[in-house]
Amino acid sequence: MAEAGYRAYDPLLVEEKWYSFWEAKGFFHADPDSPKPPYCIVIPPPNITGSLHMGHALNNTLQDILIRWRRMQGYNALWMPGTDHAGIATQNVVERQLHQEGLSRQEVGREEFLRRVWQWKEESGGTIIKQLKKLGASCDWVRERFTMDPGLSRAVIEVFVRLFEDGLLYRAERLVNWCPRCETALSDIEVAHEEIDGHLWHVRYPFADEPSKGLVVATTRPETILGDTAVAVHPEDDRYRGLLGRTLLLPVVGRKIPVIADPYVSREFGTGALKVTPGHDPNDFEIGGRHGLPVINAFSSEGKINPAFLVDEKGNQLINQRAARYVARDRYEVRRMIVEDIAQDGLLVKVEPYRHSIGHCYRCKTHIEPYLTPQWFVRVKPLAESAIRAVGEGRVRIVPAQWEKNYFEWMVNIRDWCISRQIWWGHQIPAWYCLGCDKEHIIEGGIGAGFTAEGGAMPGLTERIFIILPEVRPIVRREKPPRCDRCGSEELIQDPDVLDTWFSSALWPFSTLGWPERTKELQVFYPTSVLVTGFDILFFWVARMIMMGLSFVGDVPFREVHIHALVRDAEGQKMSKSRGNIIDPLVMIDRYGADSLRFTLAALAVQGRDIRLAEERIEGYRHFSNKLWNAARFVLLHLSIPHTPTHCSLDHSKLQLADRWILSRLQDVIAEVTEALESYRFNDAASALYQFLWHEYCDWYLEIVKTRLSEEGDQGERATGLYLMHHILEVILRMLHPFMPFITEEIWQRLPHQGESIMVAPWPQPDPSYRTPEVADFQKLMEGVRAVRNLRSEYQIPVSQRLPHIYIEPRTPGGASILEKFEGNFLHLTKASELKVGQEAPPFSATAATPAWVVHVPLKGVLDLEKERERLKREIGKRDRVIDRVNRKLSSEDFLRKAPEEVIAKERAARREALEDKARLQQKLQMVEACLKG
RNA sequence: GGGCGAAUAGCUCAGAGGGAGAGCACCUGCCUUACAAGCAGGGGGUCACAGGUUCGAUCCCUGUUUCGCCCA
Repeated sequence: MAEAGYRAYDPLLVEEKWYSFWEAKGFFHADPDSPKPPYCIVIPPPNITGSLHMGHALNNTLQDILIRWRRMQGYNALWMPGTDHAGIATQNVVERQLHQEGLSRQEVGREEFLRRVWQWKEESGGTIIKQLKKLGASCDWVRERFTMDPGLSRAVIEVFVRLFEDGLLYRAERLVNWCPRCETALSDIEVAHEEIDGHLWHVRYPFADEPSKGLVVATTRPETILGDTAVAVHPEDDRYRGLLGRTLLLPVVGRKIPVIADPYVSREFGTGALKVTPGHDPNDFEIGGRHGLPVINAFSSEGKINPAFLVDEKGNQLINQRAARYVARDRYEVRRMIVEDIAQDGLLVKVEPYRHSIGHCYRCKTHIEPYLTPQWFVRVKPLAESAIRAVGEGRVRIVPAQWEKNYFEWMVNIRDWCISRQIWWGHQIPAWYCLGCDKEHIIEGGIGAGFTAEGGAMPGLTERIFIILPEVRPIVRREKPPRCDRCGSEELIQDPDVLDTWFSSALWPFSTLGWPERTKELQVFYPTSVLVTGFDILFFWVARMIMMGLSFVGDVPFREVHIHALVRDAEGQKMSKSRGNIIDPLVMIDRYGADSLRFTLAALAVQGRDIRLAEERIEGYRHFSNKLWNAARFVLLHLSIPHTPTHCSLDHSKLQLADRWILSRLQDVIAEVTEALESYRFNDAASALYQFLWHEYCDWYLEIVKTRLSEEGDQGERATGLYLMHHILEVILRMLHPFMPFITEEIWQRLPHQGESIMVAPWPQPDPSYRTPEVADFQKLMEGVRAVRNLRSEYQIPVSQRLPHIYIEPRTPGGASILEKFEGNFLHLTKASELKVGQEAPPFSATAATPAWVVHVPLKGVLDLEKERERLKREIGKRDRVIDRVNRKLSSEDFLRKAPEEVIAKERAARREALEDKARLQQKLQMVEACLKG
C-alpha cells in the first residue's frame, strides 16, 4: 500500500517546492505570440519600501485567483508585475540612513544621494516581491518592471513632453499643499483631512488711530497673524459697516493693515471679522487677489518663521524686538509665543475650544501648510472629460458599480494636478532653464527651488543651487538640449524637481507593456482585462490611468475595475503599526499556510463591505485545508488497494442514485463557481466550494461510497465508486486551485493525473447531461437519514450500537421504490441492520415525520415513554405554529384573489403536510399515553 | 456642511417581496476501518426604531437613531 501521507496537512512542507516548480517550468510566462485569447492584469505596483501587509495579501490573492482561473480556462493570461519607486517614502528611508551617519542629503549631493538610493533599492527593494511569491502569486516575473527603469522613465518623459506641447502643462506660482517635514509640495489628494480638537482665539486688532479700541477677529491659527495683510468683513454686515476703510495695527508686529469688505466672509462664524492671510490660506489668497493685497510668506519650507514676514505695508523690513524672537522657530512653538504676547498686550479677548479639520501629509502625518511656491501643474479638465465618458459609456466598468458615483463626483470637480516635488528620488523634470537669456529669473544660492528659508548656502554644499522664479521660460525636451534655442547659450540647468510618483504610476498599464514603442505586448494585452484595487486609490491611480491611457494610447487601460474592500481588524479599526493591531500575513502564512490565508481572504471578500479579519478566521479555514487533505488521503488509500483499476472509465449502467446525485450537484457547483468568479463574487465562489467539498462530497458521498468499498460486492459498482470519488475530488481540486494553489497541486500530483501541473489543467465546464431531477429524491433520503440520526441522538444511542430495524412509511408515490434503490446506503448511514418499508412499527418505537417519510425506530427497552411524549408534543407544537400561520393567510380573501397561484398552492401544500404530520404524531402520542396509563 | 455605505443569532457576516441562513462560538452524545483541525445531533434572532406602499415587508419607499468611510 502506498504511503498516503500524514494525518494533518503541513503547508510548510510543500509550498516552496511547488512554487519553484511552477516558476522553473515557466507556467507564469505569457507569450504574446500565443494563439490563445489574451487576459491581462497589471499589478498595482507595491512600493519598494513596502513589506507585505494584509491589504497587499488580499489584493494579490484576488488577482491571483483571477489569473489562475483564466489561465486554466485557456486564456493567454499575463499578470504583469513590478514595483513603484515611491519617491517620498523611499527618499525618507535613505535620508534616515544618512542622518544616522550624521549627514544630510544636501551634504552628500544629488548624485551621491541617488547612488545610495539605488544601492538601497538593490539590497532591500525586492523584499515585497519575495513575499508575493510566498503568497503564491503567479506573476510573469521575467517581465517585472520598476517605475524608474529606463523604459518606463522614457515613457514618463514622453508623456511630460507631449502634455507640454499640447498646452496641458504649465509652471506657475500657486498656493500649494506643503509638507514642512518632507519639504515638498503635494497634490490635493495627498492631503488627508482629519478632525482635531483645537481652539478659537479671539484677538483684538487695535485701530491705528485709536489703539484703545479695535476690531475682534477669531482665528484657529494665531501664528499666521504674522502674514496678515487685511481684516475682512461681510459688505452687508451692519455691525462693521462703519469700519470699512479704517486702518488696524497688526498685533505683535505692529504693521498697518486695512479693513476691507468681501462677500466670502461668513457673518456667523466667530465675530464676523476675518483676518486675511493670503500667503497661508487658499481662501484668503483668493480674497487677497480680489483686493490686491500683498502676499507674505511668513514661514520657511520647514514650517519655521521666515524673517521675510518682518515687513511694513511698503515691504520694508521692520525691526521689532519681540517679533524677532519668532524667527527660525517652529510654527507651533511660535503659536504659543504669540498667544502669550497677545495676552500680555491685553489683546486676547477669549479662547474657546474648537474642533476643526486640518490637512495631514499622507506620508508622514505632518500638518500641511498652504505655501506659495512655483510648481508644475497638469491642466486635468480636458483629460478628465474623455475619462468621464469612458466610464459613463461603459468602456470601463467599475465593479461594484456604486463606486462609479464617487468617480464621477471627483472627476467633474477635478482641479489641476500639482506634479512637481522638491525631492531628488524620482523622474527629474525634463525642463531646462537658460542662464544666458533667462538669467533675471534664476537666482543662484538658497535651498531648493524658488523659496528660501534663512537664505544663503548651507555649509558643505557640493553643488550649485538655484532659485527658479515663476516668470522663467522653461525649455521642455526629451533630452538635454545642447544650447538654448533663443540665445544659443550652452549654460542650461535642469529643473531640480522630480515628478509626483503617481505621474509614473498613471502610465503603468502601458509603460510596462513597452510604450512608447509599439510592442507586440502592447498590441496583444492592451487594453488589459481588469484592474484589481482598493477604493483608497481610485483617485490617486485609477482615474489617472484612465486619463493617461485614453490620451496616449488612445484606448482605456482596462475594461473593468474591481474595487475590493479594505482589511480591518476584528473591531473594525484600520490596521496600523501605531495601533498595534496588525495581523501580519507572513506570520499567518508561516502559521497556517498561504492557502488558508488566501482562502480566508477570498471567503471574506464580500462586495461593498470591509473585511474584519481575526486570526481565528484563518485558523478556521486551515481546518478546511485539513479536511481537503484528509478526503484526499482517503481517496488515495483506496486507489492504491491492489487490483483496483485506477484508470477505469465511467460505466453509466453502474451509476447509482448517489452517483447521479453527486454528479448532478457537481455540475451545479461548476456553474455556480464560474459564474461567481465572472462577477467578482469571490466569497460566493469560496463558500460554494467549501459547502460542496465538506458537506456534500465528504459528509455524504464518501460515506456512501464506503459501503461499496467494504463489500465483496459487484466489482463494476465498486470500480465506479472508486472512479467517481476520484473524479469528483479531482474536479473540486481544479476549482479550488486558484484559491489554494499549493495544497491542490500537492494532492493533484499524488492522484493519478494527466498533464504536468494542475495550474495548467483545464477549468471544468458543466455537462448538462449529468443534471438529474433525482437530486430531489436524494434530498428526501437525506432527510430520512437525518430523522433517524436525530432520534438516535435524542435517545443517546451511540453509533456503535446498531439499530436492528427501521420502519419507514413512504408518504409520496414512488417512495418505496426510491427507498429500495437506496436501502444499503440508508442502513450504512444510520448504522441499522434492516429496513422495513410500509410495515406497521412495533408499539415501543420513536417516531419522526419528514415531508417524504414517517420514520419509526423501535426502541424496546430504551424508549423512555415520558420523554417520547414530551418530544412528540414539541413536534406537534411546531406543526401547530405552521398551521396557524398558513391558515391566517389562506383565510384572507385578498390573499386568495391577489397572490400568485404558485404561492397559494405552496401554502396549501404546506398546510396539508403539517396537518398530516400532526395527525400521525397525535396518533402516536395517544399510543404513548395509553402505554403510560396501562 | 455635502455625499456614500452599514444596522439580521453571542461574534463575523451572506441573503431574498411569500417557509429567517452560513462560518465561528455554545450545549449534548460519539476515538463509527480519511480527518478530534473530526463525526452526529441540538439550542439560539421583534432581521435598529417609527410610518408608508402591498393580499403579504426583514427585504421596496420615507423619516429617525447609531456607526463607518469619503469630500469640503
